[in-house]
Formats: sequence, C-alpha cells, structure tokens
Amino acid sequence: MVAITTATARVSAHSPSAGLLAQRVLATPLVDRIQPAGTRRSFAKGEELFAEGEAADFFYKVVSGTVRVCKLLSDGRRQIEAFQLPGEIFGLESGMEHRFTAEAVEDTVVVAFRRGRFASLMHENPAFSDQLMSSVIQSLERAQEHMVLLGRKTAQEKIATFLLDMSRRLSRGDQVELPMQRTDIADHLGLTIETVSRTLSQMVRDGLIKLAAAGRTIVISNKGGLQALNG
Amino acid sequence: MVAITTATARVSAHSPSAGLLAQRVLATPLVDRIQPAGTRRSFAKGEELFAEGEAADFFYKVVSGTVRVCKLLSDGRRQIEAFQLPGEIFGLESGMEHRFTAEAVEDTVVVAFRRGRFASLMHENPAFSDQLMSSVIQSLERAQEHMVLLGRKTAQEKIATFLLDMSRRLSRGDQVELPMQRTDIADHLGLTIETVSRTLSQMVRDGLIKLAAAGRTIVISNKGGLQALNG
DNA sequence: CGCTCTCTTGAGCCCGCTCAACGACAGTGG
DNA sequence: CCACTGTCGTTGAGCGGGCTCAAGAGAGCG
Repeated sequence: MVAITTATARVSAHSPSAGLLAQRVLATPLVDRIQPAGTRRSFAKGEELFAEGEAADFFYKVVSGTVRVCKLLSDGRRQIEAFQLPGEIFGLESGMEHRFTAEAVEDTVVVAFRRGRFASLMHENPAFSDQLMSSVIQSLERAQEHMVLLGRKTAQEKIATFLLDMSRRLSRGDQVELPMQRTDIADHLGLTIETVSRTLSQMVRDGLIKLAAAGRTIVISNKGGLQALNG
Repeated sequence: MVAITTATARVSAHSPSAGLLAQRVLATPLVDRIQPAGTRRSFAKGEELFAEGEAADFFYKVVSGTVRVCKLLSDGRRQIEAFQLPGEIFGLESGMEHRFTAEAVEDTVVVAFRRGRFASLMHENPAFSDQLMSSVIQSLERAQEHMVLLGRKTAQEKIATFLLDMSRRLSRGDQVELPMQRTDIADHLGLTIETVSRTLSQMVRDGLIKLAAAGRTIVISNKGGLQALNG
C-alpha cells in the first residue's frame, strides 16, 4: 500500500499546477487506483450498510448497485437524501458518528475506505485530496439542487425532475430501469406513494412516458415535455 | 503573503498527526490566521455578493452580518439553501461557475479568498486543507438536515426547528434577533410568508414564544415545548 | 394455487396556499 | 408638524393540491 501511495503521489507531482476544484473529474480517478487500500463488501437488497449514530470509521464508494442515504424522524417519517449510484462516494462525516443511515436498495457492492488511514494519505497526496474534496462539493451541490425541489416544486415537477435525473445518471438511451420502489421515490421527493403513482399514471396519459415491468421500467417518450415541467 | 503561508505551514507541521475530520474545529482556525491572504469586503443590506452563473473565482467567509444563499426557478420561485452567519464559509464550487446566488441579508462584511491561490496553499498546508474539508462537510450535513425539514416536516415543525436553530446559532440567552424578514424565512422553509406569520402568531398564543420589535425579536419562553414540536 | 409484496385507483378531507385587506412603522418632503 | 408613501408584518376568507383511508389489481414465489 505504501508503494501505491508513493506512485500516485509522484504522478500528481508531475501534473502541471493542478488547480483545486478546477477540473471536475481527472482522467483516471485516483480513488480507483488506490482502491486496494479499501475493502470490497457486498450487501443484499434491503441490508443496512450503517445506521445513524454508528461510529463513522469508514466511508464508501459504490461499485455496483444502489444505496439510499436517509434520515428518520422520531415517528417514522423518512427523508431519502440521495440515491448513490456506481462511482459515487458517500459516508464522509465531520464528526465521529454517522449522521444518517445507508441501506442497499438492491444487491450492492461497495468499497469501504478506513477513514483514519486516509488522513495521512490525503496529506501526502494532494491530487487525492482534491478528488475527495470535489466529490464532497458535488454532493453538496446535489443537495442544494434537491432543496429547491423539496421546497418549491409541485408534485408533477418533482417527478419530472427525478425522471430526467435518473435518465441522465443510469439510462441506456431513453429507457430507465428504476432500481427503487415507489416508497423510496416518495420519501426522496417529499411526497406520498399514492401521489407518485398517480402522477406517473397521469404522465402516461399525457404521452410523456411509458411504464413497463411492474412500473420499474420507464421509457421517456417526450423528453421535451418533461423538461418543460421540471421547473 | 508568501511569508504568511510559510509561517502557517510551519505551525501545521508541528501539530501532532492532525487526523482528518477527527476534531470538528481546531483551537484557532487556520483560515483566520491566514486571513491576510483574503480581501475584506463590505456589502450593504440587499446587495448581491455573486449571482448564479458568475465565475467562481472567490469563496467567502462571513466576518459580520448575514448572507443568504439561494436558487431561483424560472418563474421566480425561490429557495434559500442557507443563512450564513459569522465564521461560516461558503461559495466553494466544484465547477468554474457559482451554482447559486449570495446576497447580504443585512449590512455584512466578508473575507473573500481567491480560489486559485488556495490550491497550492491547501497542498502545502494539510491542516488548512482539513479545515476547508471539514467546513464543506458541515455544510453538507446542514443541507441534509434541512432536506428532512423541507420534505417531511409540517409548518409548525419547520418554524420550531428554525427558531431553535437560530437560537442556538446567534442568541444571547433565550432571545433571538432575527436578521432576516418573513419572506426570507418562508423561502428558507418552503412555506409562504402568510403561513410563517400565522404559525408564529399561533405560537405566541400557545405561550411558546414572545414577539417584539416589529416581529424581528423573538423570545423563547417555552423551549421544551418548541423542542417537542421540532420532529 | 394461495400468499405476500408492490403498485394503482378512488373518495373525501385538511393543511397550507391564494387573494385581499388592513395595520404598523420609518423615511421624506412640504 | 403632519400628510404622503413605501415596506413589512398580520389577519381573514375561501380554495385546491396533495394527503389519508380504503380497496382493488398485478406480479413474483413457494
């Protein structure tokens, strides 16, 4: 592992004045080259990666599958902050404990990085530090975009935004295979499951989308129409 | 400025194995000792620090006053992501442009840090890098907490949470001097100005709070009662 | 085939929004 | 000094989008 660290450090030393946050993603993410430093772990659908309040010894990167990151209120109301798709990093904390719960939406593989070990690695390897920083800032930007949705968009706009976002992030063509069920979508968008279902049905009637495979597959038939709705 | 940089780097080199994100705030924030590297700037109430889409050449730290960070939808609907109070850092981006607008809620003084200059500073000075990282992660945690509020809390709970948060962040005792007007509170909590006003009035009737100074000063007379409401 | 889990659809209600008026100040100018 | 004006906060009346409660429809699986 030391060898890997030095190698990547040498690479970054040669990169010409790598500006912090200047480029969003480097050609080959360092976090991948350093991957051996992390532990590969698998989780079955529905399994919990960690819970709110647990010690935050690790942070994670999704290899395959989907993770939902959520918070609960005392009476069980739930807010899903984000769905983490392959390539995305989550679980970094400023304190000692996790501030939210992470669960596998479907069968999922992640790489777990020990937090303490990465402190020194970050210091020795500026380029790696930049990437981690960039990743956290992107999470923040996504959170900010989502706050607009939660606070100011109508049900129709929320669904439209969600579908376009999912389409962009995991589609092959204009077909989207949703990994999560309606309850998850509802808790992500600040709606009820019934409103999600009704809104999707209405979009089918309006010719914006088509539903298949028990509602899990969505074909976007009028992308422009959806975009006009997304606020 | 070069002298200052080296000085702070030397200090951090002596700090014993400062673990990344291990402690939330160091005794003397480095960003303050390096403050000379930033430019002090003043903004009048209502003035814009930067707008969505502008080049993100600087990031900022609040010295005094209050900044609102917000996003607009095409039809004018607004979501205030956060109110930045003295000591807080904002305006860091992963891309080249600002993704949101920042405006002074009241007369405000900030320190503006040139982004490019801090890339090298971060690399030379791990402790500074840690602090910046910690600050961004804390913004993310706050955003996540706020998403629960926006997506899953009732008007009453939103107001209760807001008042307790403001009280914690800027109160002397149980009296809170709100720097922002009702429109800002509404756009922060995903409500209308009328609902904010009505809910506050109801809380006065319920003996939870007292209002003074044209509604800008709030005395929390039953903190437990408010806490029971905050979800 | 029956059981369970998920999604859909319907009927009715309520919380928060819309529209509108009024009140409380502060600043300004005659 | 007071009338005029603009900004901000409060209050009322009524509406409607999304929620609640309830039942039905598919799909997967033993």
